[in-house]
Amino acid sequence: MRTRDATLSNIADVASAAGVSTATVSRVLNKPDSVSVDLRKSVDDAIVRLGYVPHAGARALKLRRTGTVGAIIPTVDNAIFAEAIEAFQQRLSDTGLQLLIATSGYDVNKEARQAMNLVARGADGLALCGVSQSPKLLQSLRQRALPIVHAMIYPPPPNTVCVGFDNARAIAQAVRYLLDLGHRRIAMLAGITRDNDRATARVVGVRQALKKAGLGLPPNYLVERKYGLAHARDGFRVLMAATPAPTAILCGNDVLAFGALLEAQEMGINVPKALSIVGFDDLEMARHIRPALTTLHVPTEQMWQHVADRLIASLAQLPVQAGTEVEVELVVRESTGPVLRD
Amino acid sequence: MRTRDATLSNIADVASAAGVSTATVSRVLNKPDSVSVDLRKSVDDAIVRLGYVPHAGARALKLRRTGTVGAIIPTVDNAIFAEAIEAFQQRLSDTGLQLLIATSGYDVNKEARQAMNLVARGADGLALCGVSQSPKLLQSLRQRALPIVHAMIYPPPPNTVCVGFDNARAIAQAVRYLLDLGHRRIAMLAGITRDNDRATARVVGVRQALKKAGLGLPPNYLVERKYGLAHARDGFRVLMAATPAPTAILCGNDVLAFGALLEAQEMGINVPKALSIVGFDDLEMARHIRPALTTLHVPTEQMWQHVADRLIASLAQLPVQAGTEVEVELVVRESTGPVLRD
DNA sequence: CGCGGTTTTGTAATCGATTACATGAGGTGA
DNA sequence: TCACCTCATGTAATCGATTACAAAACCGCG
Repeated sequence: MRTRDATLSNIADVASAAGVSTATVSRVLNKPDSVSVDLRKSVDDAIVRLGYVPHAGARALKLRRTGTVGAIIPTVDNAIFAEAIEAFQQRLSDTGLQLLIATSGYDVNKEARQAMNLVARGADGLALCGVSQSPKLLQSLRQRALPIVHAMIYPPPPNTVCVGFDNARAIAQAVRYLLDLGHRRIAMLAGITRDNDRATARVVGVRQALKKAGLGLPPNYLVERKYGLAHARDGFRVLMAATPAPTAILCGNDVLAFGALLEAQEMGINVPKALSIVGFDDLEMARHIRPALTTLHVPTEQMWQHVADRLIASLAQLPVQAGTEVEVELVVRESTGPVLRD
Repeated sequence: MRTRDATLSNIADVASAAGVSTATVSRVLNKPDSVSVDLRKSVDDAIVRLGYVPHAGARALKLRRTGTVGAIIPTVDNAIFAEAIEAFQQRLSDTGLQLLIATSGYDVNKEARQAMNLVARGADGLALCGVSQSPKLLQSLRQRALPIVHAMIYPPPPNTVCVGFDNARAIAQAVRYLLDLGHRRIAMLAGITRDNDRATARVVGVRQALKKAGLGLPPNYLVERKYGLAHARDGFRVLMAATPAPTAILCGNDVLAFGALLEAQEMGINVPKALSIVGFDDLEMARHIRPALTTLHVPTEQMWQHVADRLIASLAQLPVQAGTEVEVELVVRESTGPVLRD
């Protein structure tokens, strides 16, 4: 019986197969120009013949770096993060960096565990969402002087590198827009705010903007729901059961808005005539669904490219500015309109 | 200026801080019961004090395994794979395994590179989508005797472990259903078939089922489009421009079907009265969109749990059956109906 | 107190790749 | 021909964690 190990070859095997030293094999792999053409050829042959693949662990051990960066996102099961990963990975791979992804499930403790896991695996840098990580984690990371970039948030707290936008200010645009349309009964279908500074800031932003107009966000005008169409529809029904019913609903993200839109359709509520709905994120579906969703456009691709660029710069020991702001703009489509006079 | 390395501690640092040998530290980490209570305590203290994190690369080097499995998916920017990853990762983490994800962008060469990358990083096993990998890659993997499970496909080719379903047979159900409703002008909006055995099998399945009914799939009744609503709408318009126009359209996946549904709405085509549309995957949106989408339900979560289970079994050197089939069922909703007599 | 047995702890070799340094081959000019 | 320089190649130490084996500590009992 052949054992598994019997089929694995290392650099010494390649070296003896090619009749050279391990140093030469290593050089062929890492700086081919420093090896004569014929030796290089026979080494390359041996590599192919033996199916040699360098052991990344051994390499990491010697080099003290891995060419890998980690990203911790809440979940991949959410279009906005899927887009994010795609853009982030793309940009990293342009520089020959590999991405390790881990998910936190919106749980700070799991986030901390996963982050340390990536660190143990040798991530040379880390991208995190928001800044509400566990203090212990942040301290550990600081202790190791590991390059960190926080995405989706701005402005940065002290000693922190952030790429993102001010969630409160962003959503305030939407509130002002609704106020200008004459809406006064404005409710919010928020994402879960616990352990999530972005969702929290969006609620705060709505509250502040309403307050400036002399309005409030009473408890029956605020509902939190998990990401997902069924949850969103449920939350929407709860909000619409308030008396008086709202004439406009701000949603913490586009998926909640889609659910609201679909449930409104089901309940025979005319959007935008009887009710205005605003989303946040501007997913692809937003411009395709009917009525097309008025929403806050987040430049996800651009933002995550910046995150990648900041990390790449940190890894190269270049100075990195603490904050990079990207612009979030209101995109008015068909799901919002003037308030109906009753 | 403090250097980065100065802050990193290794097992020897912990050992001397705790006044024990490195062996004892290692034992505290790996089999705590074999160490006396007081030593264990002082080692744990030292670990916390120094912020020690074991070097996974060094560990992998010695142990010749990493507790990591890799998955290569075409893209994460596609709800079906997002769900897949979520389920897969969940099941793996129950066994203490970590998931490494890489994406191929539906390109066999990139897939091969990414796979070898994961192998180099020490993946103990690999999950791949479909069986149309590059022969070179499959040979390399076989040479290393690395546990591999192919997902989303069935039956398995020789010497291959698969978990999935027969794509051709699955979609044939939908064809028969449309035929039973009286449809004869049946078209297909397929995903890109190049390098994608699942997409290809779905087209083949449609063709075969139509042939059995004495029908064909003429060139102007078959359009391939990339994943994405805009692409889907475009493909839909092309299909509907055929003369005579189809009375039913089978879509290679749900996103294509959503695009078709939305474009039909835009064009004022009544679904299902004037046109029936069928999807494939049964994404969450399928049951929420109006008209709700008739589609083939794929038990993604269950399938990927099986993939994880097969891999876990392989890693434990247990015998693994070559094939595991999951059931794909037609879910009839509102987007299909009897053909309109004209 | 000392013997045999059990449990806890330490010593040192090992995994695979990299690279500083040593060595050797080849070329050039006097 | 020899001294010297350059460039290609080899030798061997190193990174950090694990573990076989050795050594030591401890226990109970005669």
